[in-house]
Amino acid sequence: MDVSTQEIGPPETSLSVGEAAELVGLTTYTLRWYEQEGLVAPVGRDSAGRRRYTAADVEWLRLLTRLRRTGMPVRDMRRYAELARQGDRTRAARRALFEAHRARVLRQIGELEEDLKVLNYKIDMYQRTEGCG
Amino acid sequence: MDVSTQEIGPPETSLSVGEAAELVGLTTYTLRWYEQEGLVAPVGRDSAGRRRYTAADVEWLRLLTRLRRTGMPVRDMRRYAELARQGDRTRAARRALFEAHRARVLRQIGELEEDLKVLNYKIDMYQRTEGCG
DNA sequence: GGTTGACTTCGAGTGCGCTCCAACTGACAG
DNA sequence: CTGTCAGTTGGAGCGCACTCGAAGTCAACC
Repeated sequence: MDVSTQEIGPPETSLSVGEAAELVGLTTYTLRWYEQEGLVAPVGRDSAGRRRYTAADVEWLRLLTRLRRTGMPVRDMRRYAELARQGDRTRAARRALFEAHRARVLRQIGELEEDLKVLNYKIDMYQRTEGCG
Repeated sequence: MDVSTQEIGPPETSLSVGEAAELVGLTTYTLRWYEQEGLVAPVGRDSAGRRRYTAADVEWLRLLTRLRRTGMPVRDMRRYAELARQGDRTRAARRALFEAHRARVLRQIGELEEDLKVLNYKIDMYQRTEGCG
């Protein structure tokens, strides 16, 4: 499975805010808010001033949703977006940011697995002592 | 490792709110708030009206911190606490609650592992294209 | 040409989970 | 007797991440 790209239709296709929201699993409110907060560079507009999301925009949003879901604060996502907008000279910084975040995600998974053990233990106990109440 | 019990000192020992907070990794504010919110049954008091946390109280708090950390909303923790206070006749409900929560935690771990892949891919990409900027 | 519906902006509101403040009390050390 | 310190209460405030309402614009369809 290639995690880097995903077809979203024919080339030169662009999506409305509603379509993009649907596709990435965020609301239109959130999409506009992300733009306002600088998590997303200003999105292109059509002649009527309506947002048009390109495949690249959608890819970026997908990445953002992953960062959010793994617990990255919006503040850090903004920082990352700013770095990305500054181009190649910030590559090292962006890589460091990802590595730090990966470490946090790994720790998170480890914690969840620990907590899962306790959950399993509890459920097992409810099972073992069934009918004793 | 026995996840069900942990020594916290000689028998009949009880802890102040500050000591309990330190031990379970919450603040004194949060401990009082948990009590107020019904996540913890009213804690025993000394002659001066100060809270005294027993080993059982601390165990309960440890469980709560695990539930919180795995993303259980406070509302659901309260529900669980209420069930627990109602005694054995709610065993089935509590078990169901844990099983539902375990399913969520498993899904969570799965998602995190997916997201980790993307993170790894990105970091790898920053590595592969090093010096190309 | 009127209606529908998705879009626009701006600013206010919401829900969650704490977090803190003010005012006070009581135990203990010097 | 006088701090100092950890505790008490009730209620206010905060940070985060959205979420929504109001008022208006525009394109498309009947």
